[in-house]
Amino acid sequence: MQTFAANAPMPVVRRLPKYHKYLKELLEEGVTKISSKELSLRMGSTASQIRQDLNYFGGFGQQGYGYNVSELIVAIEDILSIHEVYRCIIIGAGNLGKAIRNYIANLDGNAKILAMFDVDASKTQEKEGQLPVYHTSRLKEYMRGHEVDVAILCVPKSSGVRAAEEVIGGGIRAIWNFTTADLPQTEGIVIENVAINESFYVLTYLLSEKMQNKT
Amino acid sequence: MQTFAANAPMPVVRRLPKYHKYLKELLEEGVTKISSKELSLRMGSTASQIRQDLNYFGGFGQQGYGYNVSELIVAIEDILSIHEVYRCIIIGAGNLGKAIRNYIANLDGNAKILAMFDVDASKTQEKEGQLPVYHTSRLKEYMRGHEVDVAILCVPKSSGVRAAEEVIGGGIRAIWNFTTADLPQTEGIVIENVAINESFYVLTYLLSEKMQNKT
DNA sequence: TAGATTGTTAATCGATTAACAATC
DNA sequence: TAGATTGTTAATCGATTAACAATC
Repeated sequence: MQTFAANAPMPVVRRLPKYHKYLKELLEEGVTKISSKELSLRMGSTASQIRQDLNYFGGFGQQGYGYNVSELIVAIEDILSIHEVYRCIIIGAGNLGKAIRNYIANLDGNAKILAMFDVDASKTQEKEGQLPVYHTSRLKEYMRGHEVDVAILCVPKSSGVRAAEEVIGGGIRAIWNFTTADLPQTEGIVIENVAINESFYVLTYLLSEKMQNKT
Repeated sequence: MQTFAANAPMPVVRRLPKYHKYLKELLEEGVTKISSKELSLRMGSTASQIRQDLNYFGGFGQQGYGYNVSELIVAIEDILSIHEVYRCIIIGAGNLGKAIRNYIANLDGNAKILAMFDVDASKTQEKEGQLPVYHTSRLKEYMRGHEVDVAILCVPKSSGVRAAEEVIGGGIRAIWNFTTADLPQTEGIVIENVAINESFYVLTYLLSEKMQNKT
């Protein structure tokens, strides 16, 4: 049964949300069991990889039968700790910060936004939706008074590292980094980067490569 | 000299934007030359990997000297085709669409947003910034009249696949997919996914793993 | 029981790192 | 020239795929 694999390879971990999504779709379609073979056909992966991946975390299937869809969903949700609620603050109340706030609010997710912070004093006047926007100078004080799990960085590149240092100083456990800044790895702090601009460069690379091949 | 490597491995391609960023920083600091060793120390990678990666595209360095920073920047920009301007349309003018529009507008990037589209007729009244917002029913017509390179998908998951089919039908060359929908691979169409929600699940996984290890 | 499909080990493949000859 | 550092080949490492015995 489920033994927590402390060190599953990252490529495996990054595939788990995708398994979760496909299984949820299957559940909606009323499918109650699925074999690694069938799932691999849907997902465009290999049956072997699915079995291998899942077995880093435990034996969730049954020989001769396959995987029970709803049980496997619960198992993956446990592994990813999707059920827990994470208290988040957003640093940077500009376009990106607002966007992420709205985007997260519309997800059925487990990220709860407590407050936003910005260096622009004028922004602190507005209430962004229901959320208070505080001046960044009040960040330390806020973090002393509230338990915060995740800081969502949405500041310009130039203030990225400083913002990270501030929330780390305040005792944050994880940083979800939407800035283009490269944050220094810090012992005990989880950093997850969403490099949107890099993603676009990869797209343009692939586009130009495709052109090249046509010639 | 630069020979275009039609099939550099994707892990290598995905590292190129990071090289580009670090080199730009070096340039700003007035550094004119750098060795793979020095660069690897800055980036937290290995000198060997840097040399190996760059050599998929050509020999940009000089033995006994290292790499000329500005020349290497130009070379990488050529590879990623950063100089070309890509004409984009955004499908979905909700929170996410607006966010991406604002975010891209603030980048010094090579993505030019031509228009936005939405199924919500009320949205087509507003002018989002300087951009026109059209009803999605006019997408086909629009694409016949304008050359569009990239469609940026910002619609809800449920309409993701349909939106993709529409822009592909309209002759799009690439899709930058911000939806949670899994778009089917289509011959000749470049698809680049930004799976924000998956990124958060990885973060929560790492967070819970960290907790576990403390026990 | 027989058939199916897992869990798991072994083989292969690809990516990273190390080493070194080429050369500026 | 001597020292430094690349370009490139060889060795290692890790991830994916294949195979099959275990078992439902």
